[in-house]
Amino acid sequence: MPRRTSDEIVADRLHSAAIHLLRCLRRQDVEAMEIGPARLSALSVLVFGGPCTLGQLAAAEQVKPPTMSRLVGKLERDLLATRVPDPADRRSVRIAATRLGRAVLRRGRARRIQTLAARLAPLKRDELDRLAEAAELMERVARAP
Amino acid sequence: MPRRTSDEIVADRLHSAAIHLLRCLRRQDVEAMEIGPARLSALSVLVFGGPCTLGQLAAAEQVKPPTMSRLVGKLERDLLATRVPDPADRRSVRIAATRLGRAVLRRGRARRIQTLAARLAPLKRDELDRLAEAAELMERVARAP
DNA sequence: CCAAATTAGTTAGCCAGGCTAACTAATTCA
DNA sequence: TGAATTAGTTAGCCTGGCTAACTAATTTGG
Repeated sequence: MPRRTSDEIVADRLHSAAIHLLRCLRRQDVEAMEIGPARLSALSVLVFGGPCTLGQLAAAEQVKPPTMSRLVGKLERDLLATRVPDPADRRSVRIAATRLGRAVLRRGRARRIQTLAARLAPLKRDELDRLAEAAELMERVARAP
Repeated sequence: MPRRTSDEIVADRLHSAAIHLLRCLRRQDVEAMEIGPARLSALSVLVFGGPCTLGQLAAAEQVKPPTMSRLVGKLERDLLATRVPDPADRRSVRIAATRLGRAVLRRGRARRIQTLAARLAPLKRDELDRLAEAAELMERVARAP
């Protein structure tokens, strides 16, 4: 049982860093207030992964169905996504991004780049690479069984 | 201006990874529901940094004073921290962790380790190191001007 | 073949944790 | 000393998590 202390330290720092990074990003990102982070993330799943059912979307975003139902409700209200009952299994709902949704996602990404560019720019090339690798690791850790 | 595309890709992945990691951690961490993440984080500033004013605490946690005021209110209600008006400048309030607060923080950390250990354990040593470095970078990026 | 069990989504209601605007009280400064 | 500033609080709003309980559709088994 080596590494117990390292695991603890890394866990703590990573947790803290993630909190602070997201707080900082959200402040600036949502400042331009077109769409909140949860909706932005769900929308990007729809845009890059294509249409899917509500359940699949909830699973992809790792939230419970009621939460996703409400998020999709707001996307729909803002004309960023559509709900279409699945003709094959009429319990299901197919959810798809609208043209506007794709446009808003593009704008959101563009804006996020602007605000993040200034922050990532001072990093050295290899630091940036490390962050990219770390992102992949974090995703893996988050999605582990 | 090279690297524009890299910055964008890294920003996006990092954002997404941070969201998913925190969601996963919070689910398991708050499951044992002793204290929420924002309060845990503020409490740890008090424990490791010592007592400070509300304003300083808000700045350290990168939130606005009203937000911190409410968080401290809950910490106080749960007997995890105390508010003591500063005798020197009676507009200010000194906030300190209680003995119970320190104990709860220890328990919270211990629990987080348990749940995270299983997730970090499969990582190779150098992957863990990379995460540690990345955490530091993220903190720097989050706190940049 | 129909009744029971299962599955997909929704609704209602709770909570945490962000924010701004507007206020009080204390201090500083002209 | 009176005005401006500063620290914190209060009120009210929003997003985004959850569970419990419901409806409607489908599957399953007697």
